[in-house]
Amino acid sequence: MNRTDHDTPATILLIDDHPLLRRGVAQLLELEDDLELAGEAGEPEVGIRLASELDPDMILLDLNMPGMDGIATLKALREQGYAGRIVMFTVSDHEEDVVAALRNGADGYLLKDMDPDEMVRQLRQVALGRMVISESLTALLAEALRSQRNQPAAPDIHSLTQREREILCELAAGLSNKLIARKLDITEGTVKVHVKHLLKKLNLRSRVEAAVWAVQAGVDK
Amino acid sequence: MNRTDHDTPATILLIDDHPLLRRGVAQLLELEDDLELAGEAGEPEVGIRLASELDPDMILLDLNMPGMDGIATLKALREQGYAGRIVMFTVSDHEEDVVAALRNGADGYLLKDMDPDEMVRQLRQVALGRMVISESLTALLAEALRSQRNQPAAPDIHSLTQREREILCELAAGLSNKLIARKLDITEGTVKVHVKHLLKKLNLRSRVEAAVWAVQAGVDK
DNA sequence: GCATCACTATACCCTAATGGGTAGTGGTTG
DNA sequence: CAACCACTACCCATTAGGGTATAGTGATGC
Repeated sequence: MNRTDHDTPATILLIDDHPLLRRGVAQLLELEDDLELAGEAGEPEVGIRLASELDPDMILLDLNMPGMDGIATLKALREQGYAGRIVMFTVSDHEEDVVAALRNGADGYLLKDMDPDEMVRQLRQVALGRMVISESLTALLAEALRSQRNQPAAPDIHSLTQREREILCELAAGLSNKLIARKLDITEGTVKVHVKHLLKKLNLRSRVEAAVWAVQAGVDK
Repeated sequence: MNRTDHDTPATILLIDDHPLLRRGVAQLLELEDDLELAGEAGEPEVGIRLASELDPDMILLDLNMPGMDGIATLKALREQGYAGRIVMFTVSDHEEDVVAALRNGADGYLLKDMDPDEMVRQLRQVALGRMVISESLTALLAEALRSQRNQPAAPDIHSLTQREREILCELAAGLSNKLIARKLDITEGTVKVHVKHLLKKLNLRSRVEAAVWAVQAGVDK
């Protein structure tokens, strides 16, 4: 499986919903002998399929995509048995995103605003099996590790089920249990159960805290 | 000033902090005879300088940039006397961003995830003096215009007394009446009264709505 | 095939928190 | 003095949150 030797270039699969950015990356990689763009995908689902078909050495994965988000895609890829390098490639420098990516088996986290030459350099490092993280994120990461000690249960969207996320969204819109129930066409009691569960999972003590957290974390998607 | 005739291509200045995306756009425009990339800038300040130096027919302007943000750059360009077309080019489909851009004199609002061919088509429309907006945003825009009419009583912090604002801040932090009372050293009953009053003044129906509104309006300062 | 687990949904019970109403006190200010 | 604000008190109906229990479904594992 070691394709990072001298004569064969490292194959790369790019999963990103921005066609223009894909062009930019494609053009960048064309100039490099040792890096080869093996495939592109504009949707996570297509990317996951291509990953098993092409079995690339590494995958560049956008974090912010419509529908299935980057973390979910990352999980799906690993669950599918993909063992190559996965590098998150995104604009988000939010601590939660970085931490969530690394926790879920990402081998790198590069920001889209980085210099192309620097990016090529970083991708070579990845091909060699090293972990890469955009320089501007290292401080943030250190912070995350520090706070990890003091806060063993950091709220994380990804610990919630789909239904719980739905409830959280409505809750963050200011709706009461009764209104949420009516909107989702379930009983109020059921809504209460979901609220109870998500509060426990997020380690919060009231719907107000949950709403505030959701709004600040941008869980309105 | 009319450079949109048949023989001379429309000149474009691209202001975006993502080098890779700039490459993608550059490559895309190279293929078109009637569109010419006159210059690129990775920072808003450089872009503003280039705008006056090159006086391009249109400017593609990223909304999310470090330091000076896109709206501020847009304002600066107009204040500087730039009279060409300015098209916001961004990933953000937030209503406020779109509205703010258009209010401040943008001639278009395109999303970065659009199809390259579609993008070229749109840019040609801009060169012809038309206003372009990504299709997926039209519904959102209609919504914005509608809500503008139907909300004669927009919640306003300034109708609140100092004390009520204090209470609102604590409420927006997720605190219960009891905790707010303890923190401000007053009885829970008093807190209830203040909450009651501020809900009435803001025309909201629950503390959750108030908390969400406060967070979104940035009343934590 | 069967056991198990996670998720969703429902029901019932109970306590605490919330929102609204009325009413009163003391202080400040126009 | 009247108007407003901050504060307190009491009552009442609704809402919210937690506990326990039951049940159907779909996915996973042996």
